[in-house]
Amino acid sequence: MSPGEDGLIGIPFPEHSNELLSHLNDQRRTGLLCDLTLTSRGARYPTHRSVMAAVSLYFRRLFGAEEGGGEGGGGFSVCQLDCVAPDALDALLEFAYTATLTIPSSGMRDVLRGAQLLGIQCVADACRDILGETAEAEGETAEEQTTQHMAAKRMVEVESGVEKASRRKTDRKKVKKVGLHHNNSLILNPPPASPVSHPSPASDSIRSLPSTQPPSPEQEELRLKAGQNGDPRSITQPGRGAALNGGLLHHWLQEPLRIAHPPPVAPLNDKLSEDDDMEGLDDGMVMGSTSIPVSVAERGATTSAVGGGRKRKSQTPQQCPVCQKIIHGAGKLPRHMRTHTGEKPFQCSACGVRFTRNDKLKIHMRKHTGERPYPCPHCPARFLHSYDLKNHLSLHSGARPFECPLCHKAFAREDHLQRHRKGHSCLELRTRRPRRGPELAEDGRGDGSRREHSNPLEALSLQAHSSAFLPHAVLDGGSGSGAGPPLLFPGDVERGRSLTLQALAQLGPHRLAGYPELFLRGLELRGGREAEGEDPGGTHSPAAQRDRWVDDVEEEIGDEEAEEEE
DNA sequence: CTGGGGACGGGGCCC
DNA sequence: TGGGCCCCGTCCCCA
Repeated sequence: MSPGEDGLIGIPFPEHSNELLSHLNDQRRTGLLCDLTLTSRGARYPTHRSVMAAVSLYFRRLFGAEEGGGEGGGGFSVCQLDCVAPDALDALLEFAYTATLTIPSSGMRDVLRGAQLLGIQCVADACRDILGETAEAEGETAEEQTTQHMAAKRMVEVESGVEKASRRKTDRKKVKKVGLHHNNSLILNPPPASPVSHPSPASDSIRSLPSTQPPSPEQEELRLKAGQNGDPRSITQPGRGAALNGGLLHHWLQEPLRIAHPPPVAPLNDKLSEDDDMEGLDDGMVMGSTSIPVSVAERGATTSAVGGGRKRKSQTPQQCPVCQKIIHGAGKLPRHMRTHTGEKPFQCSACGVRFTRNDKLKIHMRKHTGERPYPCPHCPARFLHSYDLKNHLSLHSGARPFECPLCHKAFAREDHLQRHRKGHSCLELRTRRPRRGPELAEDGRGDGSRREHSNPLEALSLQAHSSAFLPHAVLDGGSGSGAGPPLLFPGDVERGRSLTLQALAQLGPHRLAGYPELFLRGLELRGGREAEGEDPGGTHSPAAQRDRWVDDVEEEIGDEEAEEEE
């Protein structure tokens, strides 16, 4: 390390990427951890969504919009790619996992088409270069070649910048040299600076981030122009069998919002249709999952681009090329990237502790300077952070706005409530009633007067917990009416609820332990960050959430108890 | 298990 | 667009 770099050590592991790829390829061959199956005309290719998203612009877009894509609940999906020939798809997959493209020269055209359709730019470039020498022999017109080449070249220049484009030029020359026919097959090593290359965790990669991001609105405009100036179908191969299916994929290249996905996914499709009316969906590409193929950032970007002449929006939201997360705020992406690279450029001169952010270092320095800028007005306590003071003030006020919906224990801090809920203590017995509504708390029936259960107390507990975990749609049949539900839940609406309650009761409390988060999310009782914007300090406040929940549960229990007394 | 302090990462606002 | 500053939510650790 150089003395001027503050002791920052960077230890390269040049073999890491190769080993990583090798292991992934092993996993693919054995089907291990494969969460995506590509099919082409009957052939099936198990693969990994993350790899495909990393290598293919198409899949990047297809999966990019999934909120928290990683937690997609093991969203196993099948992607039918009949528009890509099986051999070509196999070759492209091999390339994705080995960085080497091995194809018979006779299949070059199919691979080129596949690479174009799936947005694997470097492979398309390489194939085009090879075919460029034999294009006329293949029957492709010079005009088509020019159109493709120019469009691709512009995309390359926009995506990777002039520097990368020039690097690719030199690499293309290498490809031409390497691209010798061996036993009627070709082995291509694509240029390392291609958009497919994974970002290295070096700071340089941060500066070159745009190259790994989905196309910007300008790029979309270029694509649109490329389609408008010439025949949009010019990229396709007229007369070829795959042209029909490929047509919509090219459509995707030009108008990303129209990526085919299953029509029944109503809410998000509706959202899409607001932006861009959905046209006929492609039969050649069917996703088995409910993936929405346009990321948030892209949606904003594309709408501005597709709008045609509309001034493009600020590009403040940026997508992290590593975790695909959308980072809001100008200049925040480099800060976020340090969470991936582990880079901690800000070092405390007093104790040597390093931080990823300057503002954190400044706060840390207060420990050394003794500065505690947040004094408590009620006691001599002083704090390093404003939020520490805020927490502390709740002690003085005695406010415990965060109440457990199950055992009604109240906490001063939300994280303590969450910690409490993650434990199982509140799932044992419901011994407390809500703090609100003393008449209910003292109703004397909480001691287990359920006659129809062998273990009445447990049954009551389960009822309460089950009610707490049930979404509104099940609880009130979607009607939201306060009509007192009869004990045995007669009627169609109540039948589903009864069955659900029975099922939950059979699960037992311990089996329910993992569900509160899920169902409470369904109840929208948890005021997440996403709710803040819509409802600042309003009905999503902890107190409001608690009250709403209490209303729900009390209504449930009250109704049932009233029926019981009859 | 709970209370409290501290660290960390993200977003908003401003320059 | 980048960076500073601040606030917030969340997580971890310790008593």
